[in-house]
Amino acid sequence: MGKIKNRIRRLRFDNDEMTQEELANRAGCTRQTIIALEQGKYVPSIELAFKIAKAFGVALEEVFQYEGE
Amino acid sequence: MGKIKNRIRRLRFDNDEMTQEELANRAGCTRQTIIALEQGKYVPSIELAFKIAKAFGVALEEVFQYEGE
DNA sequence: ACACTATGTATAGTAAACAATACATAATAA
DNA sequence: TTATTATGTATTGTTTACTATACATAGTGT
Repeated sequence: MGKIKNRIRRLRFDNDEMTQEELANRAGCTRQTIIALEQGKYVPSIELAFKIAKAFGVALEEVFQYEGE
Repeated sequence: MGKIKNRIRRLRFDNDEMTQEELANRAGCTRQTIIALEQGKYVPSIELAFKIAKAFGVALEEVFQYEGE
């Protein structure tokens, strides 16, 4: 099965070391969700994925990549 | 709140009138899921979204669009 | 020593994606 | 008529994304 990778942690630090809480606020989710996503504990809904990309001002595929089988 | 729109129905017909079942097979989901997505009954996981885009040979954002608030 | 900030852990509950199955129906074809 | 194909509906059950809350801890500054 394919996997979903994300570059959230990297993008946070590239964006002036944005904190998890700040990102959560911008994306409209909780800090716990950001933590879990960075740790690969689960994969976001497509809606949250779009919001996170928007929070960084980049396209969804610059944050999330699909590794096909 | 934002909404997620999809162009699955359009893309199916643009792709030689690909059937819902054929798309489901290519995307690795059930026909019911495709039906529900086309009817806007729910929004796909990001993983399924990537698979559907791949089934059409296009980028995720050509199938799914986020309408921010 | 005390406060504050950023990150992490643990747990319980809710909502929704998705599968699986069965059945209905209109269109087309033999 | 009978069979097949494509779409749709209805229902049940499982998994998991996500929230909410509380607590732990290392770092930094006063």
